Amino acid sequence: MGARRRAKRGVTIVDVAEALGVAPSTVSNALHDKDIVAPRTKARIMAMAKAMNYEASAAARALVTRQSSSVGVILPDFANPVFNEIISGLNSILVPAGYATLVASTANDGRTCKAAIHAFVKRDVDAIVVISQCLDIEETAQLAGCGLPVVLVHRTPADWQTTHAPSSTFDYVGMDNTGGVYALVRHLADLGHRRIGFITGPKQSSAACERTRGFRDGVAALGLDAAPELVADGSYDFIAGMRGARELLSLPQRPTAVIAANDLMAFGTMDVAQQMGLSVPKDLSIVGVDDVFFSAFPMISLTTARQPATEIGESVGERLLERFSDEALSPIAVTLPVEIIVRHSTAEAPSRVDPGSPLSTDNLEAYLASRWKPSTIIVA
Amino acid sequence: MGARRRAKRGVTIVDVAEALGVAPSTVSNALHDKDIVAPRTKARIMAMAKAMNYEASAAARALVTRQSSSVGVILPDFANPVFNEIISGLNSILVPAGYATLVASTANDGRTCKAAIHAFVKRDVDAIVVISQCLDIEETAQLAGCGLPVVLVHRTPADWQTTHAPSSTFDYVGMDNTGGVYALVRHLADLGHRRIGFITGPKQSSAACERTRGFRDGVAALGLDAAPELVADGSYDFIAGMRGARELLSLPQRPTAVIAANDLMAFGTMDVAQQMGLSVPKDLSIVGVDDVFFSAFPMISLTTARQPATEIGESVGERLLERFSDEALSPIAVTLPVEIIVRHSTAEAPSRVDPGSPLSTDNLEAYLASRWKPSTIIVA
DNA sequence: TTGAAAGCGCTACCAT
DNA sequence: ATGGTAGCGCTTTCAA
Repeated sequence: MGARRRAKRGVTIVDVAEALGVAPSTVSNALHDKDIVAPRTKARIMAMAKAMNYEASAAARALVTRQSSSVGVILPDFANPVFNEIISGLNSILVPAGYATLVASTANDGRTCKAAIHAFVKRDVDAIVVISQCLDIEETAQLAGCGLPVVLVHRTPADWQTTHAPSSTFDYVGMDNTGGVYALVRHLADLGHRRIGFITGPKQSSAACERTRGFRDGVAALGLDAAPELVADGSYDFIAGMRGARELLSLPQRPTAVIAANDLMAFGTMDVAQQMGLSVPKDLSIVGVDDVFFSAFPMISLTTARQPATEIGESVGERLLERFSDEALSPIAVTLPVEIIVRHSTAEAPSRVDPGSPLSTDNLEAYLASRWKPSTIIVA
Repeated sequence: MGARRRAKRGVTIVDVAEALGVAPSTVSNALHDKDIVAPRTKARIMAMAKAMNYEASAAARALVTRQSSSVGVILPDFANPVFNEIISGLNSILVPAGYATLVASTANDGRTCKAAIHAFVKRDVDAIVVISQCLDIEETAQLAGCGLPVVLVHRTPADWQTTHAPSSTFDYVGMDNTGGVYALVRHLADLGHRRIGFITGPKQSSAACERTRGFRDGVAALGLDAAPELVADGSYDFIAGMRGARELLSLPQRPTAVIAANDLMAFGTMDVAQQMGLSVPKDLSIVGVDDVFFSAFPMISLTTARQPATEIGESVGERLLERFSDEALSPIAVTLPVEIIVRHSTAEAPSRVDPGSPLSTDNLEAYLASRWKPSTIIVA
């Protein structure tokens, strides 16, 4: 029960007009740099506006134009640092153009996702950017129904999955997952590896499927060992990496290299290798995809295919700006190239394959409990 | 140029009113759950609004109320994952209350910061949250001048630095930096460490200063070795951690434990220890502050004082909601407790102090170049 | 080239 | 308890 009202009477366009004895519409036109305003008048108006410290009210403008100069970004969660990079790239384009970014997390939950879309539409965002591992049919329909420009990041719409061609009304920006992993396979093949293991990402993710395809394509094209047991199912997190690595490295004839569909799983693989007494990269080469911050750390020094996150954000921003100036544009798909960053987790294939010591703990959960969990928490 | 206009004629409050034969103001009142509306009328209106799929226009409401139901968050940069956690916590409170979050990064630049504040004010944000290592006088004044509620995170206003008491008009939410590091010192002292090194954060950061104070207080209170050479200057990044660690571990009588003012520097310390052939935690105990995601990784397993990032965000959100319902509230300072997460980077002090092998490279830059940089970049 | 006026959709005030 | 109505600050016809 308090004083809610905000005084904050700002300088309005009418104030500027009166100060100059001109009409508000003329001021509006001048501010928008319309050519119909006489250069002299325009100059006077601009000067006065600056002098009076005039700030256009975003709300008033939005009310009449039905455009809020803002875009909504939907993230699956706030935990993954890569999303920051994407937003950073996006903002670097959008902010100078006068747009603001609204963010919401779906917390990987469909209901929350729909609520977020709702909230954005209500706020008249000019576009919605969805960075998501998965987007179900219903959510897609809702997005399509709101009639706003939509850009999908890292996620091809469901109807592309088979045709691999844009048939939806959404723009798409992503990275060359297939080509990136393919290049990783070639890098390892060049080092003499013939038997390479792969840990996949979650199957619902189109990007993860592309990465798996890159692996299969590479193995086939380069004539490497294509035994089915060399592909282990994963899900993009550290523990899945450990599980996959245990599976792969316990094989009777273990691979000399492992490609994880993302860096986090590569870290899990490193941990398992260490537990088995396998030296990386001497005994085992390990690579990932994404190039998260920690991959560059000397203790890790992971060879990986870099996700061009900032560039993805920039690309989304640029596409949006294009779309804002011409709504009739037909949807496009942008696939950004990836680079292979070679660090110290890859080396020539060993001449003799050391099987490594069998894992001390058979029970992964118990193992994790001892390795992962803190032993104590002290409340300061 | 292209077709800019958006059709999207939505259902308005007047539409709902006409459909029911009531006045728009009554609909408005009903929607706001005002008590003056008769329960039956209210029910009819709610039902019709839902049936017609009515969505209030945020812009129109903002125009008349001068409140946008949105808050602006200013981050120093998008790189640090901890900010995501804070925003996540903030959103978890604000979004259910009908608020949206606008984010902007200052890219650690004063001009950009001011521009961001500007853009937020123009958009009639209801409050500004500043998460920043440093905020100069000018920026502070600008913030104060815009007459909006401001919450400072992790940064006490300049005028608190000496008095250590809230005299500014800003709310503050942070963590118990001093107490956290103090607890870390005690943890190490309990393990028998008497000679502990400390790598500081940047001096402009009030939080970093508090961490240093926690170290000095702990050392003094527990009667540990307070030699001045045990404190090395750092700046919160990995390389600063390496520099500080080289300094500390090259001391004629090296410390048996190192506290880094944040986890990143602790990682740098780990790397240097490894290079010197020092085993962690057998020969050297290492601790950090923050508990970033990677600190929990088995390969790292860093003992650290956890930054309660999510809780900080929630606390900011709750404070904001309080302030929105009562503007007259006097500013408060919230200091959240920290927990010490004990992992595997700390152990009992060694009975005999192994000096470790001297560092192979005297030139830090060359050393970093070999350790940090990728050897090759392949364009896929 | 400039001005006058009509709203955008909502809330808030005052009258009923 | 409900209805009428006047704006919020801007853009956008249309007239001058």
